[in-house]
Amino acid sequence: MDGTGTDKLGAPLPTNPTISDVAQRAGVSRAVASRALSDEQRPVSAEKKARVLQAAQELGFRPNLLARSLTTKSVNLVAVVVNHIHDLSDLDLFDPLLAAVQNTGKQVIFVRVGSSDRVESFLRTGVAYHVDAAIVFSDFADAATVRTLFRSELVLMLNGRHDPESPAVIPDERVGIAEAVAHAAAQGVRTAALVTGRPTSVLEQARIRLYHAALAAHGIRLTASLQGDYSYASGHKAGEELAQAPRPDAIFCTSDAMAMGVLDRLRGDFPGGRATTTRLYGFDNLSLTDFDAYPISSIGFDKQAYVAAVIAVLTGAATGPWPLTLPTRFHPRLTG
Amino acid sequence: MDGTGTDKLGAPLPTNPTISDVAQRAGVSRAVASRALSDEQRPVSAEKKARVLQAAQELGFRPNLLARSLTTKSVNLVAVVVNHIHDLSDLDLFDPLLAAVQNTGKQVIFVRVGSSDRVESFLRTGVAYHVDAAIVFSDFADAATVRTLFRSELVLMLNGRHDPESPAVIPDERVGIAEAVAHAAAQGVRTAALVTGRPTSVLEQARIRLYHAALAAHGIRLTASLQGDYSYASGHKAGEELAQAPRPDAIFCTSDAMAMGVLDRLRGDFPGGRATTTRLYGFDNLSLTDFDAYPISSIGFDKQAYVAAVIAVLTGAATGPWPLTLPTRFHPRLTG
DNA sequence: CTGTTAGCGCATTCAG
DNA sequence: CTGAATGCGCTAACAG
Repeated sequence: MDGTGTDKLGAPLPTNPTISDVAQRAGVSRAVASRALSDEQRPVSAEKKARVLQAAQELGFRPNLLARSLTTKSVNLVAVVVNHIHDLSDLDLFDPLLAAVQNTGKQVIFVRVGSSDRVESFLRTGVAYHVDAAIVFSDFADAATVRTLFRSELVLMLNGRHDPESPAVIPDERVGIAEAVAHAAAQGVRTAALVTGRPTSVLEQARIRLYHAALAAHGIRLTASLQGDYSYASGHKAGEELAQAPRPDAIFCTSDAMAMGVLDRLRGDFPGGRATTTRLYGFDNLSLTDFDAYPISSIGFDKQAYVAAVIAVLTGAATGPWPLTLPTRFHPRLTG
Repeated sequence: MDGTGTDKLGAPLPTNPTISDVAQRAGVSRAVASRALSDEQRPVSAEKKARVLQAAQELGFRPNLLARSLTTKSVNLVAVVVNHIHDLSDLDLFDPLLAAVQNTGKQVIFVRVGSSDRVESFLRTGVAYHVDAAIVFSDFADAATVRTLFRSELVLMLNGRHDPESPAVIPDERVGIAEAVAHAAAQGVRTAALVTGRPTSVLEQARIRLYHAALAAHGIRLTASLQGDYSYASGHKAGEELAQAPRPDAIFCTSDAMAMGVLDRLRGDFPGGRATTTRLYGFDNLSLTDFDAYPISSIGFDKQAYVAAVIAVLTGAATGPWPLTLPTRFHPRLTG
């Protein structure tokens, strides 16, 4: 107890008070102080509890939750594992997620995996691996591997690489895609191009299959299939290629950012954002599609519901069977 | 050591091996195991070190860095304190920051303060308060308060509310604003409107003063001053108001998002994004301004340099005097 | 170079 | 209801 400072009576005040300091000041044992300071109801006399609380207050005591975790086996920390956080869709998701997790009394440690090949390097700094739970957006590993990495029972897979044992939440994109394609068909669309993202993602693969099935069901012919990486730039590039050939009646993109790139490259087809010849469909239902310049018809799920589902898993309110699925709907805008 | 599983020889394998398990398996003491597993060079015989490393490998041992921190007093954790992460500018900043911090071998706890009045609620969950350092973007508190909250010596203030004691990095917006206003003046701009963000931020107040000074220096008359909250929606609203009155020659916004809102509302003035009568200037130099639809002239600093400065402070490479300042430059685009 | 001991801050036995 | 003792996983200080 390294004192720097004194209280009103001149007694030394430790700068980093521990529960021992509090106990001493309150004239009780450490155990009593611990019980008094506990969130739960523990046997302490009202009088001593008051003394302890006051002492803690005066000392500015803040329990070292890391030390506490040694005995309780719970750190009140959850890891959020992401590839990166620079997609436009991340803004709509991570902020409410962060708020919701913190509301449960836990804090979030953000683990950015980056390119999957560097995973090894961050394996060494193991702080994250003793968290209470891991929420995995990154598709760097499958459920079994992630479970091994995080010695936690609670590994929540959101990347589609779950197995029957692992809690998982995934959007059910069937309805949304079916609605979008049906909408296109109703507008007389007969040919379409598909602009996709990284093919290594299992979620993306499923999405592509759903598009193929829906297009086939409506007799829409797929004239081109271009691969991007979800980014605006890759959408712009896809638009460039599409501009070379006869335009399809509709362009479906598996991200809104790519649709924005396509839209900008093919502006002539969308005067004022409104579709004339070619119809444009995005994916994610970004809040950015409410901006006037990018009124892109899109497919998306309810972010609040998604976050709520994640929290439910985290708190044990949801118990499977896994995966939990979340309905995805079509949201028409000017381009489609 | 709760065994579930066996190794090749049938010996029980603990699921959550501690250093004791490793030591036992290697046939050495805990201290030797600890030294062998240490990152630094500690006295261990080569032979025993090899045995320990192999045992650790076989057991899948991962040190509990939280327990380690109890004695080393260093958790390898830094807290990043933000109001929220839903501004477009956040995407450009937090991802490289996260990557850079992790590169130093530390992990990041993201603390979202939200509206400042809820600070009390998250005060209780004290996990974050025993971190090695705190990087404070949120303007929820001044340097002295933050220092008290985080018992850390290392509180890096990025919100402008620093004091001489606290390490701080802030953009020097003087040059960028001067350049932008000079650019406008050179185009014959004589009247201007200013669209600002939250006036409670000291950085914002300084920014507004700089605009006033620069405008006055060039004899540009300020015809309107509107207050937004940095968001697209608030910019749209400001554009609405500006549409009611005779247009000023130029509109300066203290965020690109607001400029995007203004631009969309006043599209007629910017056919194809190019300025005709009114010139538009944003702030932040968002990567989004490289999208065709929002070619907004903007003011910003080098994000890489900013992150580098933050890391320099964190690692002790930068030692003051504080604050460190970062030059901000004007980046002309179609609107200005 | 090695092993033993002590202690980080805390919660939890277990006797009183 | 209380307090002394024990241990969580690990490393630092010490003696061999």
